[in-house]
Amino acid sequence: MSDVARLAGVHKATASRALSAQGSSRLNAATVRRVQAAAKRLGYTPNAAARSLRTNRSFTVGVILPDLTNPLFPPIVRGIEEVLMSQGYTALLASTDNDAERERTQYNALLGRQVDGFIVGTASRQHPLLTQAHTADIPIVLLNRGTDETMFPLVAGDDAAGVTLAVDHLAGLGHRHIAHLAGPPALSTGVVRSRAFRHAVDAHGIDPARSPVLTCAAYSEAAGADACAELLVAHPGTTAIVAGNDLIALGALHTLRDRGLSCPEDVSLVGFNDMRFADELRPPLTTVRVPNVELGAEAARLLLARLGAAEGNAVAGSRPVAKTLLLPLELVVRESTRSPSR
Amino acid sequence: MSDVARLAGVHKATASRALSAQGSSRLNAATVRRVQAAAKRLGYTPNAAARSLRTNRSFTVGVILPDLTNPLFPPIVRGIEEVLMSQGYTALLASTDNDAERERTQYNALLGRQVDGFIVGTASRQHPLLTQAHTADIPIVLLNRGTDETMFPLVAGDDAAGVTLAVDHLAGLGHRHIAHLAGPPALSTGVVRSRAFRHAVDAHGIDPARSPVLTCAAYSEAAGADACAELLVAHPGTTAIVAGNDLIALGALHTLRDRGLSCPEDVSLVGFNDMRFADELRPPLTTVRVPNVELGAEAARLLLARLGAAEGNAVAGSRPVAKTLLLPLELVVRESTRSPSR
DNA sequence: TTGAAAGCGCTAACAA
DNA sequence: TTGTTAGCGCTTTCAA
Repeated sequence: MSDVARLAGVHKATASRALSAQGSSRLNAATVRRVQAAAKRLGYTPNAAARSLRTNRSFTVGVILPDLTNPLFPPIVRGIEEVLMSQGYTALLASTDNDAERERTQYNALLGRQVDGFIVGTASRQHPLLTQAHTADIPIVLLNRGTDETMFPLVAGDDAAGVTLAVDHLAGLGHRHIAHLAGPPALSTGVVRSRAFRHAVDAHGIDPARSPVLTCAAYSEAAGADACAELLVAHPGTTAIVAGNDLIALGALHTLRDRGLSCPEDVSLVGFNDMRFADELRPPLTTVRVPNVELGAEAARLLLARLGAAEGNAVAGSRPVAKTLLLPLELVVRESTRSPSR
Repeated sequence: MSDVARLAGVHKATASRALSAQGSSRLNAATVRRVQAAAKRLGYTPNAAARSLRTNRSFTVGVILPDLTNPLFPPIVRGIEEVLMSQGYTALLASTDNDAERERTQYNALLGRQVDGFIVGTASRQHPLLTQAHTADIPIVLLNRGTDETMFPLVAGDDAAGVTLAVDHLAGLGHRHIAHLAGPPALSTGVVRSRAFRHAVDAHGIDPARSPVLTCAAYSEAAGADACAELLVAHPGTTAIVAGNDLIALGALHTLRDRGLSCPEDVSLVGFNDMRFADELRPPLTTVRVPNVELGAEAARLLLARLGAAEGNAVAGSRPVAKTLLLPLELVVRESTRSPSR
């Protein structure tokens, strides 16, 4: 930067101003042009560490996700990055593999790197780390999953409506034995979806004894397979399944196949998320589509708004109200659902 | 840090030493313990920006990938992060969406954030940005794809051997009309794989007129579908296809299905990479497995070695030789290949 | 073994 | 409109 200033024949403070949007407006246009030309000629790249040290802002956002290998997340990341980048921010990604300790490590590492805020997709209903972050007044936006106590804004799909869509579809097809393979009860999505399932199934006057809810240990293929195996033993008359998400549905598909049952002839199956490749499975999965890119984008916008407020545009001491933003979902009917044959 | 020093009753320089591995060895053990206790009590997190400013090292590595939504990459990222994290490094991810301008923007943003080096998975054979980086002596390790001119170390699968495995498998099944849907010729993987295909097919004495190579515009489903459509017109007698990667294979699968051809009854198909869900497709895809996690881990190790050398362990002025590390591949036979029926 | 002091590159308050 | 100056939090040389 000193070099740039020297080449342009100005003081380095002036060069600094010329290179920043708000500073350049208070400068002579000719000076600005001269400095910018010099910067370009020297291939000047500002030192983010120095800027961050001085301004106490890094223009970096930490993004904490449970598992990057779940195809659900890459589109979310894309949405986040699009919005962030457009405002000069960068995302620092961390994948926790559903490990609380790993999460804490990553969180601290990110804090040490002076991220300005977080987008957190790993929230469980009781989440000590988030409680602590809330106390420390760290700017955070939750994605997909919320905490029991509303501490931070949450952007998620309208899961209850989504599950209702799924149940309505199945009931409309004539199913009266519908089971739910629910996500973990420690996660808000697990309880929201299973509660909505209960409600929807009741609304159709389906016998509760014939609409069991089985809990999966995780949103994973393996957990879905296990829960489905249990289900087939306890409720052999089941003709349709609403899975907690697509990975659980995939696991269920495996179990069905292993047991010699075919989908949709013997059992209909609905997933959740419409992750990439859901349409390529055997059979192509009927599922609830979540607008993932938009989800990520909204979360980023909310966080940016919060950060902008922190810049001094808000009344001092006021903390923004934690809103919940629910995005509309739609059912995508493919080949894993049909009318019951028995 | 001043607070920590005060609480421990030492000068902040001493606190700094106590908190660093190499500094603490030159200190009184009791002092070190006192400082560490104080740091813990205050929940001290070092300011990475300040450290980076002072040391000119960020312990951050930029990872530039073509497309995070390709399931090939998340496992690679995991491998990279595992190794990096174990050495106190963090990865900064950038997804370019195969856009050269986006790549340059991201590269510069990363440079501005003082990354210590890059792992680049987007190399094309002629790559101005990489040439420039080479001139600037930026530590870089290439992943998967190399440049024509060897400038940087490369970690990749042994593609030639992999393609040979695929062709041998098909020839062994009795196929004599084998086509290759090649990746873009601007990428090293495109030419390496198609060259290996040519060679392998020749080795089996297959008529070159019956073993055409068609070029895909990208490693994508859409490009694979297009190339396959062309193939079916120009070479209707084809009984087997070796796809440039799994996404191309998936596109080909769509085209075959659209044309009323079934796989493997009418046409056998082999993919490349064994990306997640390759085993869930219709039919489950026979493909060449690349050890992705290991690939990422090796790239990270190579870069770390280079960075370590930059710390002053190497002879001044010497630049490490750019090695190429090829990882062994294996063929995974599933249901998309069988003996030809015609 | 520890303290003092300088300075990494930048921005912002203050002066001119 | 531009220059001067101080200092963000840390590490490291030099001195004690």
